[in-house]
Formats: sequence, structure tokens, C-alpha cells
Amino acid sequence: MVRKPGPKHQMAVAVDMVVLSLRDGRLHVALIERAAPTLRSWWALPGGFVLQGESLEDAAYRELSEEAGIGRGSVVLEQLATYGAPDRDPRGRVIAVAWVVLGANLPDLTAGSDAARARWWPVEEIDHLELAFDHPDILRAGLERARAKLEYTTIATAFLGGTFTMSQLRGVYEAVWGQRLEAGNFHRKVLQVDGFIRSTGEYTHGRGRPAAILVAGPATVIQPPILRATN
Amino acid sequence: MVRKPGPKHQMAVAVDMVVLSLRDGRLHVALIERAAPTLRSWWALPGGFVLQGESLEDAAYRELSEEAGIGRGSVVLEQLATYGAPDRDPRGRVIAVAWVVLGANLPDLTAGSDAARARWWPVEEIDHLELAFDHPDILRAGLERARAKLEYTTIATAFLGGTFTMSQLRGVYEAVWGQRLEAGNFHRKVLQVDGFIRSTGEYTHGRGRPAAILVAGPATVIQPPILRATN
DNA sequence: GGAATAGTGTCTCTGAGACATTATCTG
DNA sequence: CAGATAATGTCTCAGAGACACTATTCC
Repeated sequence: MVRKPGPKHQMAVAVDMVVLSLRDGRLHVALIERAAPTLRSWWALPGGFVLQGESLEDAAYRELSEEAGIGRGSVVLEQLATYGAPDRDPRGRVIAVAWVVLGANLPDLTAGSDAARARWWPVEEIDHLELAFDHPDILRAGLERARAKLEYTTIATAFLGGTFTMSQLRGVYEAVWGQRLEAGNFHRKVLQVDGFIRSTGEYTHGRGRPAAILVAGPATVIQPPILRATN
Repeated sequence: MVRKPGPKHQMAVAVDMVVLSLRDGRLHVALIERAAPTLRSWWALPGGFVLQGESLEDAAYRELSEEAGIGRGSVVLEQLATYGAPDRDPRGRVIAVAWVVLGANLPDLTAGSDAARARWWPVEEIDHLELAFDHPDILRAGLERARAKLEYTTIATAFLGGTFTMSQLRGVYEAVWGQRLEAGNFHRKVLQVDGFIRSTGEYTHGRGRPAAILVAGPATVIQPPILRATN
């Protein structure tokens, strides 16, 4: 242990975000095509350096706003893990605090100050893409975190707007897990979790029987959890 | 986003460890009484600054060795979360990457270079202690992580030596969760998780029926999980 | 034999999942 | 009416937990 932080211990600290959203029923992640000299034209997760007076969470929100035009109110943030291999960034020692960000109806992306392009990618197509730095690891961990969290928390509603139907909620699970769920059983399960959803009393109208319009309830945990198929 | 890491982004990065071990059947955490001028004589989690060429995990192992005399082979490390509030350390901006460390039969602690004293504390007694910095938050999160991990991973064996009995394994769960488990049901559940434990064919001898001597198996996940009582 | 500890059997209850059935809308 | 989608009912099966019972040692 060293008593005081000295120059030997100073390093750059960054935040990197795995921003997930549903677009026409499929799970997408926000990626930036780098314009900076280092790894130019590689695709990467949005992110940037933490400033001195700024908390890690504030840095994440600032970068979301600068790089993707995403405001504070429209997303849920959760810290994922911190990546600090000495050689993970060719520019020097950079410690990256990674976040998972879930949002509803997020806007199309526009290239920010340091991006050539920015767009939403369907997660199944990412395998064909080479991501910069250790971002493949971070993305994989972020996806797994999101999938796991749907099992035992109510954050699926973060992917939906203020109101939604049971089918739409089920659609979130199906898109994130990449797996079909039986509609009747899902319906019953969600209802029996106290405070997961509340009914507004309103109903949709379209083809088929009208669906109850729901809003997220106060519950945060699902007990017992909704489990993915194990295959 | 900023293109290059500059002086505005440099900050000290530290690791802090929630080191947990069982001592005569109770869960204990390793704490250091600070000798350094800042917050002198407060109790704190062991930890220290990350050096330039060093990975975060290596820094954690080095500090475990320097501050608690704990070697690499005897523990399991898992990254917990990163704490970076601008005012969390009065010495300046310090980003702390926290780890949970689980070990078997860890040695009595001896004060290292920067500690007045070091000792194992039973976790139930920590409430009466004032910990330095945001270490109360970190400790709380570390305990919850350890408790949760016992549910769906086989990590409980990290608290035991190479061999153990079913009672000792159950004792780990009971100590970490602070809750009694029914011996018969626990026995059956552990056996039915493929690869959780292997029998050595040896048996203990003492008072009562001899118990099978077990070793940890190759499995890492428990599916379906062993759940804590919900109260 | 008695105390102590290990391990098994059995019963009940909860909840997941498969699948059939009913309900209510549009065209 | 047919087609579509929402919601409920019913049955089976797996697994958790309570608790009784058997097994094997030491004294």
C-alpha cells in the first residue's frame, strides 16, 4: 500500500456504454464509427473520458447526450464492470468503467464530434463486425447482464414507453432472450408478480380482442424469477 | 467525447477488497486500521493504488499479499463494482475498483506497512464500527454479492479447504446467509447438481455416523439455484 | 444401549409449461 | 360470419421444504 496518490498512480478513466433499445421488435445496440486517429473507422461503443469534478454516472450521462443525443430521463443506467488491462488502449493507460443503458424509443443516432457515423445495430449482426479495443468483451458482458436482469427484475419496462400491452412486454423478453415465450403462461406470471404492472383501465383497439393498456408498477424484483430456457 | 487522454482526465485508481472467510463457523471480513495521516485510526477495507503496468486483478493480488499476507492460490477474486464519487476520498480524486475475495482458512492478519492493526471482524459486529471513505457501501455490496452468488454458483467451496463434508458445506451457506438450512434437503439438493461435489471415498470418524469426505467438482453453476428464504 | 451425526423416504404444496378453451374485437 | 389477438382454464410434472425414519459411529 502506498500512502498518497502520486504521479505513479495517475491514469485516464473513461466510461463506455452498451446502449440497448428495441427497434421494430429487435434488440439493437448503439455503435459509433471512430473518426479519431486511433483506430479510425473502427466501430466502437460510445464513451469518453471522465472529467475531474464529475461522478462516473454523470460522465456516462454526458457522453450519452454528446454522442447519441440521449437525455437523462429516457434511459436506465446500470454499472457493468471495469476494464483495466494495461494494453487495452494503444493511447496509453485507460481504465474503462462500462455501463449498460436501456431505453425506450431512442432516436436515430447522429454522428457526434468524434464520430464518422453512428447507428443502431441489430445485436445478431454484431458478430460480423470488428469492434475496437476490448469492446467485444464489454458488449458480450452487457448483453448477458441485460438478459439476466430480465429474469429477476422488472427492468424490461425500461425498453417500453410509458404505456404498453402484455404482448409488447412479452415482445421485450422475446427480443432480448431471442426465444419464444408462451403467451398465456407469460400473462399469468406477470400478473402474479405484485406491482410489476398496473392496469390503466384503457384498452387498445385494432384487429383482435382489445388488450389492456398497462403501466409499470412500483416493484423492482421478480420473485420467483422468470427463467430463460436452459438449452 | 475527447480524442486524447490529457491531464484533465488523469486520476488515481485504487483497488479495495472485501475479503471474506469463515472462522470457527462465522463469516468474517478483513479490516485494516489506518496508520496513514488521512483518516488515521479508522478501520477500512484493505486496498491500495494500481501501478502503471499492472492489471486491476494483479493490483488486487499484490495488495492482498502486502496487506494481509494472502497468496494467490488461496483465494477466489471477483470484481464487484467501481466507486468514483468526486469527493469520496479527501486526498483527491480516487477511483476505487472494488473486489470480493473469498478464501479458506486464511491466516491471522498482521499489520502491513500502512496499517496500525489488521484483524478479522465477524460481519454481524461491523454495524458498530465506523468505516472510512465509502467503505460501508462497498462492504454491504460485497456481502450481498457473496450471498447472491451462493445461490446460483458453486463458489461456496472457495470458503473450504481441499476436502470437506456435507455438513461443512452446509455450514458455509448457513454462515453466509445467517439462516438455518434443513440438512436432509440440502444434502439431496447438492447431490443432484451434477459436478458440484465429488466423493473421495474416504470418511470422517468422530462422534456420530462417519461423513463422506468430498472435494469440489468441475461445475460452476447451480441450476436450478438454491434459494435463500425470502423473509 | 444411548447420544450424536449422516443420510434416505415420503408427503405436500407451489409453480412452470403445454395446450385447450373462451372472450372480444375488425372487416 | 371468419380471422385475429387477448385472456383464462386445466392438466402434468419438477422441485422445494417439512419431517419421519434409518444407518453408523463413539461412549
